[in-house]
Amino acid sequence: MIVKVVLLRYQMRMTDGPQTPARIAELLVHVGRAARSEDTGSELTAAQWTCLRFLARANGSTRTPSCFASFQATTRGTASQIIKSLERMGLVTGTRSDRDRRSVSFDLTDHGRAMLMQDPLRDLISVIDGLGTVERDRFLKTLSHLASTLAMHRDLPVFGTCQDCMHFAPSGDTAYCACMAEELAAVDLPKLCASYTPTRDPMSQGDQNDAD
Amino acid sequence: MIVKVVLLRYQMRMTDGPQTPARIAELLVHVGRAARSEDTGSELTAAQWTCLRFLARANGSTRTPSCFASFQATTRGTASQIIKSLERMGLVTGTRSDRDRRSVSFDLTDHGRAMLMQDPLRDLISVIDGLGTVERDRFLKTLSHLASTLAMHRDLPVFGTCQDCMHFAPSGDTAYCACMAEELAAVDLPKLCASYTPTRDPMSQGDQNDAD
DNA sequence: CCATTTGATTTTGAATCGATACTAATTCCT
DNA sequence: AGGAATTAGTATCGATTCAAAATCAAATGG
Repeated sequence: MIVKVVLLRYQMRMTDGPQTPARIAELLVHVGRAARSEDTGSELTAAQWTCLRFLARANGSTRTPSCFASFQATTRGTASQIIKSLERMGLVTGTRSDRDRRSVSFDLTDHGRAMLMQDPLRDLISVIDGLGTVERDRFLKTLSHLASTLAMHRDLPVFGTCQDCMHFAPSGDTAYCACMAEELAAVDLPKLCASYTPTRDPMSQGDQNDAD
Repeated sequence: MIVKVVLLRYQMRMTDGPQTPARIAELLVHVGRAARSEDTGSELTAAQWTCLRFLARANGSTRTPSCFASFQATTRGTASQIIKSLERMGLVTGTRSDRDRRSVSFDLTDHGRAMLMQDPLRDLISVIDGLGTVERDRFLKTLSHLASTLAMHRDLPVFGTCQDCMHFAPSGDTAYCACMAEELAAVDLPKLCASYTPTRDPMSQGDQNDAD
């Protein structure tokens, strides 16, 4: 029996007391949890979806089991299993790196890209897409602040994009990554990189100013 | 090996293209996931923490296995197991309802309340607490909009507080719930209720106006 | 050249969660 | 009132998933 009701409002009018932050936090994890689950027969598990998304968004040297493990804050063994399950389904294929013969980089197949079109996160994405640009930017700013501060507290690794990285040096058409010591393809610029290093201190005023 | 880096910024400067909503959604689930995990020896599992929080926040007739099941979008059997595990640890105690001898309402023990003080969500809560009130209110507004819209798409049940419910009728010192047909204790007003029904249409301008 | 570190994988075990079935209490219907 | 149908809760079983530990291969460093 599913009670179909509509508006969720975790109390916002009367009490502005100290439990409001707790409500916000609970609501955040609730939404995060709800967004990943799927009512109509799930094709993949939550971990598999997350892995598929990660492999789609990370650059060449980051699409590895190890990097996914640290991204998910799990063990390499578990990461390896998840990736292998995706490989068995024909959603990703691995190729060994020439630079380091141990490491394997996984790419999405056409089948994998097609599967990503049915990502259960699609619902949440479309709702976010419906927000106004101002509201969306504000939301992203606050959310990324929460993410970075929380990651700092927990000593969690952080993945950012090459174009925001300290090692990033644009050079004409392509760009150079001082960390990997190699040229970056244009397609990799907006992708996640494990060796990402922020350009500024997170707690500085940088987060507060650049949208005004 | 944990890479301790600090600022997470899922690309916000250059590309304002259509993949930004996707990044926001991913970041949201990422934060939700990170907030629940615990680095230093976890005492409870994520599901148990969620259950403990739920039982702490829900009103008398809502602190039941069935209600928690629909809150978590899981089966009653699983909900029953989770609650029972908490009961074994002495964190909650159940009492049968007089009104309906089948239903059991679970309350937190002192031990349970003490445990809640170590909720891994505490880190996220403290970060949210550090936000300015304006930013926090805006964030909550957007987040609850996302939650309600998503719940509507997915036909998920929604839990709201008595004081925001359509059945709510304040009467002097106490209040009356037209749905349960009984008086509400003051302590229950800000609590979650399974029979919550919104007073207004979610898509109306109500969400946009009352904070200006 | 050998020790150490790192990347990936396999195996094993524990634990969680869901499906199913069952009991007890309530409600509805004739 | 009596009986069917529904609902709350629980128990059992099985599949699945994830983490811990061990292993192998490649790279790094002294």
